[in-house]
Amino acid sequence: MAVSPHRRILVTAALPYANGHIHLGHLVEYVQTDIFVRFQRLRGHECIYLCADDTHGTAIMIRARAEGRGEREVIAEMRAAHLADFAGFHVGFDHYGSTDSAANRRLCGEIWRSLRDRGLVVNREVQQLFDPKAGVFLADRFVRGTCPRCHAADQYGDACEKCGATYSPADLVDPVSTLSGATPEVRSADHLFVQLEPLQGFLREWTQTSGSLAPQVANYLAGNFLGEPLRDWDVSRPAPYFGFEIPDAPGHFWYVWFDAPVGYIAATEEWAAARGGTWRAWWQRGGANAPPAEIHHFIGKDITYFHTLFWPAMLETAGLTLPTKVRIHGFLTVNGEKMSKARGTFVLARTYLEHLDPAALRYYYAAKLSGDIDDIDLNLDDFAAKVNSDLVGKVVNLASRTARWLEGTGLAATYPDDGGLFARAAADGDGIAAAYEDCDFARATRLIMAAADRANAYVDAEQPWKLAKAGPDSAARLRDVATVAVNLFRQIVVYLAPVLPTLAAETGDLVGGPIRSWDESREPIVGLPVAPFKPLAARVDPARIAALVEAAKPSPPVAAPTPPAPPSTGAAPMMSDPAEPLAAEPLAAQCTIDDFAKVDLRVARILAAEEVPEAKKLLRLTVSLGGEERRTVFAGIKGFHDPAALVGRLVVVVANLAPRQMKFGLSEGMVVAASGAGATGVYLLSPDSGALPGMRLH
RNA sequence: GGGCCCGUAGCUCAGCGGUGAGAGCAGGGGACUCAUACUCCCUUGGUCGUAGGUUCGAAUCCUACCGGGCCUACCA
Repeated sequence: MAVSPHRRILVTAALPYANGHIHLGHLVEYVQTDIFVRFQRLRGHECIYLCADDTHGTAIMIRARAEGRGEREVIAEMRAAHLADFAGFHVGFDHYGSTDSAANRRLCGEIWRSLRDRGLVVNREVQQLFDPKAGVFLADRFVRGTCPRCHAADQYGDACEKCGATYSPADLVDPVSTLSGATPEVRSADHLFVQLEPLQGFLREWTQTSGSLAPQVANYLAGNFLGEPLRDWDVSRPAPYFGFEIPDAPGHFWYVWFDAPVGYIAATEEWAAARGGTWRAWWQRGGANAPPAEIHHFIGKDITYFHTLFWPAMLETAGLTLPTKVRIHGFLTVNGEKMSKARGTFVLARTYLEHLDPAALRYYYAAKLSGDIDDIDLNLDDFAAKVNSDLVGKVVNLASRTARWLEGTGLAATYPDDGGLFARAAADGDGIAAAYEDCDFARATRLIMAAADRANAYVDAEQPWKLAKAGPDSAARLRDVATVAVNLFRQIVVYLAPVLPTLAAETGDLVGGPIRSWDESREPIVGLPVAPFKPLAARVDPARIAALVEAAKPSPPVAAPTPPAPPSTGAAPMMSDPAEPLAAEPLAAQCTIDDFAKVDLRVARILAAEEVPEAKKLLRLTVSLGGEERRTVFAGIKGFHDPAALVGRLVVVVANLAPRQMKFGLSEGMVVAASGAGATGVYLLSPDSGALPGMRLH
């Protein structure tokens, strides 16, 4: 059967946020999308794969401020890191843009104008907490305080985790901005909203009948949003905000979720412009585009809402092409649980690449992805077993055990009788292709492995090693058997090429040249030379996985620094305790447990320590509170501690102390140390062995 | 609080109304020795989360509950 008619397919993966590094969870989507794209190209279709960094919003602004540099410096650095990570996993975008681009600003303006023209934009006052010190409006999660109902301390601005009460951040007792430590105040701000209710009819029609969404997603939307009037969508944020100022509304910026999806189009424009084309060839509805472009968005289930309601509403209003498919995947768990930094299962792409082969993870993900919304599990034992058994034991082994008999002679001139094995697998090609098309890569790999099983059974039955020993009389027969085996192997690699591009390339080097078309699975190759066999896939060594997990842990327990030796090494340190320890600094007034609870003491790990040359007493420390939480803290311990010796050790910090501008920079906390009692030293506190960064002192 | 998804052999999963519940891996037994201790043959193993219900018939549909994951909680 011939490949279906030529298609033009534009594929996007969700834009990763420029506030964090790529991890194994992200990679599910980028690998899934990459496989789909490579499959389409192998089938002879025109398929472009676009993505970009999502750069705007409060989080980036806050981060840049904390690091004392500009937002564009922050996002440039993260972009480089993202690109390196994707390249490492053979994720091959045709273009990787940025939402912070001229193209995106212009396109946001175009879509915005169409929303204005349709009369969908309205202004409305919004009451919001404002941080007077940081000078920004605060989302609820940036406010913490004491629950007004049960008085649990340190609760988020919208609900209490202890008693379940929900409230407005303004109701909190002692509200505190997590950005600056300042007390927020309620302020009123003008926001711009897009009315969605006028598009309710369109959205119902599109979500329920277009075929773009899986039935369960359509049902979810119908049951949760489309039954009642759609609320207006708040699409602006008041200055200061890192993003694009709205042209006809000075002082207002597009909310990050407005300009992010437009980034898909902006990436198209940049890609097309570099080739003398235009984005309209892909996004313009109708027109002279032939055939019309398909738009496939791959996203995680967490952002379903934006891609199935807001985004189609924007496209519809602007008269642009609606998504052909919104393909939604679940989340990644590791060993059956949510990824955990403490367990070493929150693994960054870069960390993985330092330990293991990206092809192994691509294969494992492919074997797990079924195209539906379920979460997938990366079971590390299963990962090693599956990759080693399938890829190495079954597939590569086919070539490994037979190719060398063809090194001198090359493939037989005509394809021998193989009992119908090649034809059988060729016939399976349609089913395998259908599975790829549905993003049911798990089914595809199952079908492919079945072919590999049949091929190995063939080799076993023919016993070519006996033919090799039987002498010249059996040479022709040996060559035939090896020709069959190598053909079956290459056929399997054609099917796996979307998943394993490097294996495909190396197989091409071994025999037959580069694999360029799915149709190469339909006809055996004959009469061609066979290169000396080289290993095509590495086994996954469980020890490497263990090393990876260990490297991913924020603080390997075995490497936890031991507490520094006490100043007195006497056999009976008790005897040297000062007689009047409290004389120099009498006890402070009594306080309540609630008073104590206001001070958030955390275990932190010192990541970097350096002298501040101009300062008499200060060291500049960078500490980690676990995960991505980093703080710069100036500590008055210079002269008592060698900076180099501090790196890696655990200390206690006051984590919610209001940041303080010091002569040498902003200090975002305080490292707790003991001093006084008539002695001169300053002594850092260390938790017992096993404590982890981020633990709170209670 | 609301909602979504999942719960099938030790592990990872398929099957999603109809002949006696399947695959791969792991385990057990044999064979082979070409191959990255690899492959081939045979084989052990399941109250299909629990309890009800619908049906001639349910792992498959419905309800409740239990367990796991996730999204939300008036910026949805």
